[in-house]
Amino acid sequence: MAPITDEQVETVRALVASIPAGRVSTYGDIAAAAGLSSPRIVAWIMRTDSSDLPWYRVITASGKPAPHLATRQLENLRAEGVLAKDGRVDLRVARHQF
DNA sequence: AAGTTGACCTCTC
DNA sequence: CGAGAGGCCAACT
Repeated sequence: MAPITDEQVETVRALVASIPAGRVSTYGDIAAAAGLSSPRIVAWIMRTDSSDLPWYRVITASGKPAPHLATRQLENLRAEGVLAKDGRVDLRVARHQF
């Protein structure tokens, strides 16, 4: 196995931190941008290594975050100006491109 | 030490 | 367009 280096995790954090307000990103994109082999690692990072970073700006490819957090995330995103339709964020406009 | 879990993504039926 | 299965990596029990 290839243990994830701090650099990878740090890159993920940097990417999330560099996401401007009113914009979101998907796990897959972050994982790819961080150079991770699998998007699951990004999800794992949020679960285990929760930081002060705005994880709520990170959503799934479906345009919706986790079920339990979805309500909170969408509310926060809506407050930042993200246009969410029926609980779904418009990735075509809100998706932050690196 | 092995098996299960976790906030996933993509392909196929 | 909706549902199901597979694959991926690491941490936790």
